[in-house]
Amino acid sequence: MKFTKATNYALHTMLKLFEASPVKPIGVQELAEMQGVSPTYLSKILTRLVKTGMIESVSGVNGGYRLSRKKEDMTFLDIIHAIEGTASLFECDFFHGDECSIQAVMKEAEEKMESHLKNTKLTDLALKQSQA
Amino acid sequence: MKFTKATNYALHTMLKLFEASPVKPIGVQELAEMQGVSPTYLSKILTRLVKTGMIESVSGVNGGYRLSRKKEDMTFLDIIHAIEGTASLFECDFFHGDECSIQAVMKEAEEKMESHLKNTKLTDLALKQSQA
DNA sequence: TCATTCAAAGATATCTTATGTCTATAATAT
DNA sequence: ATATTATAGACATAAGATATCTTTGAATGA
Ligand code: SF4
Ligand code: SF4
Repeated sequence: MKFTKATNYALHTMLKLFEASPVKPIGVQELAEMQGVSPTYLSKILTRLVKTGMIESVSGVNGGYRLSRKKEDMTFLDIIHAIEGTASLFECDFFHGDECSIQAVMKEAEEKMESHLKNTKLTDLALKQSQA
Repeated sequence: MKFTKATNYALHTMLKLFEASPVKPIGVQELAEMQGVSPTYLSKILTRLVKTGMIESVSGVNGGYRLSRKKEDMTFLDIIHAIEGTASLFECDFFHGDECSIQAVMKEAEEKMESHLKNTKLTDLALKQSQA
């Protein structure tokens, strides 16, 4: 029960892209070096972000990744869901009726976490850093 | 990023023990059958609950497990921590200074979830079921 | 005392997931 | 054309989850 390293990579990359130029893409080479991870692996992770429309990829010379221009309001939850999937943290093999109270408690707890992640956007983070 | 099955087993066992007699222990055989899991494996899980003092084990004939009498206020978080450990869900290989905003957001989110799990006790759950 | 019934603990096995690497392919700028 | 870059898929390795088996030790009750 831990967040994946892939999520960590995704978050750091997103923050970097957010702070960088919105037009000139950054190569995966640079992004990977920054985080001490192999470019091919990071690329694999970023592809998932591309598929969910959070970032854009540019092939060819001077290519790389940049934020998707359409979405200014990307939340932590968006990023995490793109990497970890959207399945519930507490899945039962069998579902034993509607009024299962154990499941109810667990899902409520999960929702508390998700709610906070949904309410925190990359923008908030950048703001926080400029204050410090 | 999912809760372990062991956590599921632990929660169900705790609820069962909570509803059962506080003196007469229930054998792991019965508890395991109830959940469709092997007795030896469940035993291994329950041992962790014993070590944290949440339940008591009784060896010998008519032995088994029963709730610890000392703790009437066991929370979901207690149980989960006993099984999954208490480490943060978002661990970085290296810690990059105090004012890391990414980590701050993640830990805050985690705390929201933990807070809810800490505020929900087995008692609450039993109450809920008697109402239904 | 002694056999029976249990949990505890350790060694081992299997399966799944995470974490990558390698190679081939497609797209793009110069 | 050629160099550069992302994409995709196959493959490899390591770690963790999920057990099983066997031995040990504790408690009971006959
Ligand atoms: S938590 Fe509820 S639905 Fe899930 S296995 Fe337990 S009883 Fe069934
Ligand atoms: S989240 Fe913060 S502490 Fe963790 S790796 Fe990133 S910068 Fe470092």
